[in-house]
Amino acid sequence: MARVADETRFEAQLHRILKAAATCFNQKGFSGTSLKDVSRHLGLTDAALYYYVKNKEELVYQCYLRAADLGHDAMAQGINDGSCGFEKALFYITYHVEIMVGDRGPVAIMSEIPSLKRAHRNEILEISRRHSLGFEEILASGIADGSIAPCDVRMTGNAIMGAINWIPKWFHGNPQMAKQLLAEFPQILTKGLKPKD
Amino acid sequence: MARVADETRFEAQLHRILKAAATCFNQKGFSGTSLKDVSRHLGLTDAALYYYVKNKEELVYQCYLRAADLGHDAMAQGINDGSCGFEKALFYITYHVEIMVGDRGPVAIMSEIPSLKRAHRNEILEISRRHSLGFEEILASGIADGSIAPCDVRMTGNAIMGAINWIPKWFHGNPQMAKQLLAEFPQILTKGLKPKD
DNA sequence: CAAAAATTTTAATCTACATTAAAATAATCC
DNA sequence: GGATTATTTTAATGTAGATTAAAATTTTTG
Repeated sequence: MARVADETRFEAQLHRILKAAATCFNQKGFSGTSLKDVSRHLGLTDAALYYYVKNKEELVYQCYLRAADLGHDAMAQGINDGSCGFEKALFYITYHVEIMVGDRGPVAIMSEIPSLKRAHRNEILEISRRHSLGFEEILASGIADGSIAPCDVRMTGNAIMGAINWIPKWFHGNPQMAKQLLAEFPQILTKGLKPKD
Repeated sequence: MARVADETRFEAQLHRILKAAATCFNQKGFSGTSLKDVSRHLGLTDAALYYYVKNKEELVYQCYLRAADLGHDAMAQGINDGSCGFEKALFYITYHVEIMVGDRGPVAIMSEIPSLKRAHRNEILEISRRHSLGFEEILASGIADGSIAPCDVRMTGNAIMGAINWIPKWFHGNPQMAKQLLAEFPQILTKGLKPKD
C-alpha cells in the first residue's frame, strides 16, 4: 500500500482543486461555474472531482474553510510580528493582502454561505465571527497601548475587513497592480487609525 | 385604455419585485434563491414574475441596474451638497450608506455580474467603472482644494467602496445597527483622508 | 355594467448540471 | 513484473428549478 505518499498526493490535488474552484467562483460567479469549469482548469473531468469532495456543496465549504484558514494564518502572524496594536493591525492586513494577491491565493469570496448545509454554514459563520472578533481585539489592544486612536472597534473592523474582502472584485491578477496593492493598501487602511498626536 | 395608471402600477410592482429579489439574493445567496422564493415574498407565483422580466438573468440585471442608480443618486447628491472635495466624499458616503440601510434599500451585492449576458454585463461594468471614476474625481478634487491629503485615488477609492459594498454582508436589518452605521461609518471611512495640518 | 386590457395562476415542459456506477488507466509496492 | 491500490474517465441517470402557453381572474374604462 502507498499510504503516506498517496495521502500527500491526494491532499496536493485537493489543494489544486480548491484553488481552481476559488478562481472560477471569483471570476465567473458561483452560479456561472459548473463543476466542469473547475475540472477543466486542471485538465480533469468533472466526475473526477467527486473523488475529492462529496458534492458541490462540500467543494464550496472547503473553499471557504481554506479562505478562513489563510486569513487566520495572516492574523496569527500579524499578532506575532507587531509590537503594538497598530503594528499588529498593519502586519495582519499586509499578510492578508499578500495572500489575496499572491500565489497562495486566490481566496474565494464568501458569497454563498447561505446555501451551505446547516452544519457547514454554522461552522463557517463561527470561524468568521471569531476572525472578526480577533481583529477587534487587535484594535482594542492598540487603543489600550495608545498606538490607535479610540474608536468603535466593531464598526472600524467591519470597514477594514470589507475593504480587504472586496479586493477580488477588482483585482484580477495583474502583477503590476498586485505590487501596488501590497505597497499601498495596508497604509491606506490603517491611516485613519493613528492618533492625532 | 389605462395607459398612464397602468404603467405606474406596473412599475410599482416591478419595483417591489426588485427589492424582494435583492433581499433574497443578499440573504440566501444567488444560487440559493429560486424565482419561487422571490415571488413568495410578495404573495405571488413564480410564473407571475415573467410578466415583469424576461427571465432570471434580466431580473438580476435589473437589480444591479437599480443598485447602480441608487449609488449614482447618492454620488450626485454628495457632489451637489459638499462644498469641498472632502465634504463631497463625506456626503456621498453618507447618502450611500443611508440607501443601503434605509427603506430605499436593500441594494443587491453584485456577485453575479459574470453570469449576465454580454450586453448586460458590459453595461453594468461600464456603469460601475464610471461610478468608481466619479468617486476618484471627488477625491482628486479634494486633493486639489487641500481638503484631502494627497493619495493614490484609485487605491483609496477601491478601499472605501469596498467597505461600503461589503455592508450587506454583515448588516441584516437591525435598526439599532442601522443608526450606528449611519452615525459612524462615514466618519470612519473618511478619517484617513484628512490632511495632517 | 359590459367589454377590453392588465395581471396572475395552473399545469406542463424543458434543460442544464449535479451526481453515480462501473470500467479503464495510472501509480505504487513487494 | 505482477498484484494491489489510487485515480480518472465513460456513460447514464436524476432533479431542481427555469421557462412557457393557455386559462382564469382582476382591474380599468367608457
